[in-house]
Amino acid sequence: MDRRFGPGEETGSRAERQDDSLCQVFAVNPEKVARWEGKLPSLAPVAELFKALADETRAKILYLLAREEFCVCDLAIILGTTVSNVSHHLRLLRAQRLVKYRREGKMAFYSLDDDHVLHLINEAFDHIQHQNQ
Amino acid sequence: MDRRFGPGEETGSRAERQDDSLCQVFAVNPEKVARWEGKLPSLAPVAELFKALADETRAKILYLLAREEFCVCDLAIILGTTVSNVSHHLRLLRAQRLVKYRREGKMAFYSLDDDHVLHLINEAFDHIQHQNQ
DNA sequence: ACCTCATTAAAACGATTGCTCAAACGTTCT
DNA sequence: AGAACGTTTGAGCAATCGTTTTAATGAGGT
Repeated sequence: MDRRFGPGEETGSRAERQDDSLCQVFAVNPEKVARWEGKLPSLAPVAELFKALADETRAKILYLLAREEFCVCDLAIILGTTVSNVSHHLRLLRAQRLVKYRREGKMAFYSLDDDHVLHLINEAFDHIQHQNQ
Repeated sequence: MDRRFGPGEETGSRAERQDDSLCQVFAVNPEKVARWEGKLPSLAPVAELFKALADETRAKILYLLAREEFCVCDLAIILGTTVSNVSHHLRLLRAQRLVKYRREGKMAFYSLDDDHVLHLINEAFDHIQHQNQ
């Protein structure tokens, strides 16, 4: 149903309409569209990385881990939630290589994996400050 | 400084247990916990900003708008989705002050609001490249 | 006044997310 | 061996999100 571009490469913009397509299928600025269509890189990994940062609990975890290392239990207390919940979030952050952990006996001490995250959070802060003035 | 609390030195930690609460209520490293408890800044705005970036469609929109301005219709074609969908996402991005728009007759041309976003996306790219090596 | 079309808003649906509960796992004791 | 403890995992549920559908707004053109 929703056929993207017309069959014949839409020389003029919406001049040649056919069958039952909607008007919005035709470009307003065809050459600009043609320049980009199909040339977009996959931004899925970027989106997934941001998804890992897009939660206040996880943001707080990263904020804390940026300063010292913590075990799961202490994170749960500071954040006022359950150990299970923290562990779930840590798993997600681990999957995105944002945090790493070190085992010592039965305990697991988490810390930031690298400093990229810090930059990201700081830039986010900058943006928010900039938008509140 | 970084004293690794050995197993024997839980002076104040779970000593003060009352009734029959769960073990997870008591800190493993109480002084570290006390140092942070209640002192965490609200990271909700940060999380919300990242939420706006945490979607591939929106990431692509920002990627495109970082290079030239587009009207809603053309964005929809390039992204292979509907105008309504794009408009929906643009509204969200607008709420986070990530994009701005300019009306010209009946059309609306969108562009990035500032360069913070660009930095954020670029840093995200860096992190992903760094993690794939 | 009409009509057309780009854009926005509203409602409704399926998919995903965050949290809690309960159980399982691995380690360190007795 | 057993128990105790920190951590991890999976199921279930409510809430949120992304998308589509449909209707509404608003700005030209005739």
